[in-house]
Amino acid sequence: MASSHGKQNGTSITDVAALADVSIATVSRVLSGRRTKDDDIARRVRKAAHELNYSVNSAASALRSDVSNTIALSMPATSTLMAASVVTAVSEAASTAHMQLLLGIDGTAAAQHRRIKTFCGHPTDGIIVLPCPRAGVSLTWGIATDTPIIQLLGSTNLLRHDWVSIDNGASVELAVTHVVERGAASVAYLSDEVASSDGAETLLAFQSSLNLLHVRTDNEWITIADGTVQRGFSDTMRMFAGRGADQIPEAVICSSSDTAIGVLIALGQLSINVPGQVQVVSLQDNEAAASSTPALTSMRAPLQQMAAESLRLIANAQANGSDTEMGARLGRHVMFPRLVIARQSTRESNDD
Amino acid sequence: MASSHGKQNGTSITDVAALADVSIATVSRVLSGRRTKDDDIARRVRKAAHELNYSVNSAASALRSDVSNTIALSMPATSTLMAASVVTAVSEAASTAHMQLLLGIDGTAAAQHRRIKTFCGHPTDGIIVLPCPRAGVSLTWGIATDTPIIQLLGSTNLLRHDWVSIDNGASVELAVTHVVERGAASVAYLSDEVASSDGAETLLAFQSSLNLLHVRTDNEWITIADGTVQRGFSDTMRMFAGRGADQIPEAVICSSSDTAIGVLIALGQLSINVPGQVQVVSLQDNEAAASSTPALTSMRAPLQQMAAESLRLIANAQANGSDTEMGARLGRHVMFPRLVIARQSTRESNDD
DNA sequence: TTGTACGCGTTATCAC
DNA sequence: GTGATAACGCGTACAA
Repeated sequence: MASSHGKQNGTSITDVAALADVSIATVSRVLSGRRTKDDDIARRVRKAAHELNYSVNSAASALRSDVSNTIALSMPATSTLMAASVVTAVSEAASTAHMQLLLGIDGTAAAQHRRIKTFCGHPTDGIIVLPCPRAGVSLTWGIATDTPIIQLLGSTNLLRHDWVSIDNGASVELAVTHVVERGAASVAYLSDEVASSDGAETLLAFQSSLNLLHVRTDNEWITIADGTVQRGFSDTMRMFAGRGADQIPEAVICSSSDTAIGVLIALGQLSINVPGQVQVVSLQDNEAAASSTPALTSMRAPLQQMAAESLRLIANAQANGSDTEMGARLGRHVMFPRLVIARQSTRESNDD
Repeated sequence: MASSHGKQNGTSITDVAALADVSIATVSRVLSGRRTKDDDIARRVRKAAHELNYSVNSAASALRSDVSNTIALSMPATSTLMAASVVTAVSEAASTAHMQLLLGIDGTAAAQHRRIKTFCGHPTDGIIVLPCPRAGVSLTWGIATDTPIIQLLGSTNLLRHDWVSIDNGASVELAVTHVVERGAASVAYLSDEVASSDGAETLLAFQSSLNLLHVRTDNEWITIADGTVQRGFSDTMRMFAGRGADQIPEAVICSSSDTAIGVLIALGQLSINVPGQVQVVSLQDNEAAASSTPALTSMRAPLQQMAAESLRLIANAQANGSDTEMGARLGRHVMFPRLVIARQSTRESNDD
């Protein structure tokens, strides 16, 4: 019978206590680190635990202590690399904090809503939510729980929850500054989808950065289309073929790294040197960007930091108790600019 | 005190029982679906549970019943899209089976070994392991547990565990058959990294498929290099520029979709029609493949099926009890060929 | 410092 | 079919 449905490793704290010849309380204290002394008793306990291949039953632990050392992550089913990086970053942050990670991926806002509700039924210290593209503020409505909920990324504010996101404006300003510091006096921008508020925000910030830094651009140098390699290739051919040095931009910023790779190939065909004559920057980083020729200078969201910040906010919410007043408190909003990963498609800095 | 560390939603089964005026046993039976009748009692219970926003405490449930409805997934920190798709597929399969998913991402075999050990301490119905690239068979040694462990993908067999993986040979044979059925009499193959056993297996299967189908190839048409766009571009230029129709292959198979996109761009430059004069297939599918011009015919691992199969094997292992004899049993090996996603870079089938 | 005993919320068992 | 009660494994207040 024991073997028919026995999960776990049959051994329990009682077995360890018996083998080490101490009480279960002592075992509990030693293994949870609440007994700091490293004397004979502690060693005996650890030895017994090791010999029996014992590990605490987290279900019992969570039930008893109301602390599960588990966080949950709810996110949409995007096939982009960004999503994969988020999972990795959150997983690493959880590991660092000695926490387990519960993951739920859902395609629709309704499914995500149900998911979050389910997470609340589990012994979870906090929930990180990456809202579906079209999810509105109602995503977490009607969910009454003491479990802290943190919004990570997403373009619409869930309100009432703390929110960790990317500063798109500051990011593109950093990109422009990067190429200007390296000698560019004119810049082109190949954007994909301005439909989303993120895209529009980025385009706006691009233009205001140019004003601020007194950099030249041209209506023909700002194009909006899909983010493919071929689009970068054809836009570049149109923009650069058969033009003099004063008729072409000295830098190209692309919102997609595929587009930027198309730009590189086209410039190669036109025998225009990168980064000597034209610098290229991608606002998105991935494996292809790192392995292109020349390797693409790209921007990357500091996801490790953002994941760690999310966990910090969760821990904070736990410590402060549920709410100060009546839950009317609005969430904090922490924004991180993207980092510049300098590679070979932009010049050496003058400051070096 | 209750509010200072209270996880969960304060309400428990007792509250529901009181409000519905039944015993806690009945509540448990109704909500777990073990009481099929849908009479007044059942409705009262469900209504009370809904009003109190009650959801079962899974920690208590797991503790008592030894069934946690939770599976764990351990995988390496690859930044490839494939990894992201695996996570999505396993997550979906888990949702379908009404299971929670515990995720652990680790960069080294040692870390992954520790991770699996940790998972065993949790109330988990099964563990799916996607071994690190360089992990050997020792990955799960010294881990004594009743929890079923299933290997998913990976190139070295963990032995003793059931293994769900991709049939590389059958996959490339399907790719060759696909273009041959559509009229190609000669095929080129642009491979990346033959270092891995997967790559070598694929190359071998490519060559034997050609023999089998009496298709022509050429030493110069089989190249091995990185998987970048530019490599596809330059290889194609070298292979096609200035040659007659009988000196070029009628189909190109690429192991990377980036390489295939480079091939498309180069053929476009050379005014060679795709798929009219040359068909192109990528053994790897992603967003870029779908949005290129023409859209790339690609192959995709049937990850949904593979994830579902993994869950089935876990359920099976549970039902059969731990082991038949002494754990000396070797795991089953289930292989799935990749699916062909027919798009515009190959012709219409003659059979249609 | 160590051990005893209780209780966390749920499901399984048994009597009705 | 329903209800009372024991038990799951652990953490901790309290007694020693």
